[in-house]
Amino acid sequence: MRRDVFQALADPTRREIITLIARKPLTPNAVADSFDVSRQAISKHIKILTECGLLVIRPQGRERLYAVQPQKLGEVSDWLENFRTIWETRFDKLDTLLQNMDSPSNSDAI
Amino acid sequence: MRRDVFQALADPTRREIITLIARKPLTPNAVADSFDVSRQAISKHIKILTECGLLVIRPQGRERLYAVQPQKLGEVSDWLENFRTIWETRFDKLDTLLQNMDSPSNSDAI
DNA sequence: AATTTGCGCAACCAAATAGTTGCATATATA
DNA sequence: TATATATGCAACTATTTGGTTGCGCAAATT
Repeated sequence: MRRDVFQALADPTRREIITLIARKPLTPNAVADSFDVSRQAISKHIKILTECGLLVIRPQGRERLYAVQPQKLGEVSDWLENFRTIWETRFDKLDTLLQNMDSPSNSDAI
Repeated sequence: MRRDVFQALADPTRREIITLIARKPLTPNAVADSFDVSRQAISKHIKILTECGLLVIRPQGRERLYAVQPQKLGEVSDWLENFRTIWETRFDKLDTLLQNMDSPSNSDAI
């Protein structure tokens, strides 16, 4: 069972859950109220998000409050960071490359 | 068939392909050389990456050169940006929240 | 012209995913 | 104590995914 942040964020419902909980910690029932699927379906999503560390749980009486662990999103951010240079400072070069790619001398110029 | 950037990045092989191609545009065969799976499996991944705009293609004779479209990663970056404030400036508050979550007055303080 | 090479497409398969319903358990409340 | 509520777990299902093999076609090479 793959359980990493990227895979967890692949599902749009889970991304919405994160957005929702980021505003304020919520119980599974409270989260489920915002969606059309069953409470159990939401619970499954919450479980996945918790397993990969994007949510943390704090039992409170019979309720369970879930909160986002925003630092965990840093893993994605870090990965993206590797490409930031390319897309911010070299994408003009890439354009050039794409336009001239038929001249082999440019093919490995990036 | 869901075809968005988040879903495309969910697969670790696809993330590796992006890293690889980011260095320098490559043909499917060249990419496949770096992996243990079949050329067709890689071609499928490349297709998915292309369909969601993370790769662009430039036919060159009988070869097909694929290059990353790094701007497309901006979509992920933009989404993350919504949480950056939380995880950079408020994660100390979150810690406090998590530690004191049993006192209801703090539950919605984030 | 015949052959080789690069690559996409189709069909198929096992495993994972996202959903469902039903049940068990723990905490609150009457 | 009995009941209601919150939530997790298990079993089941349809769909999607990631992989395979085989085929066909277009471009290069002989």
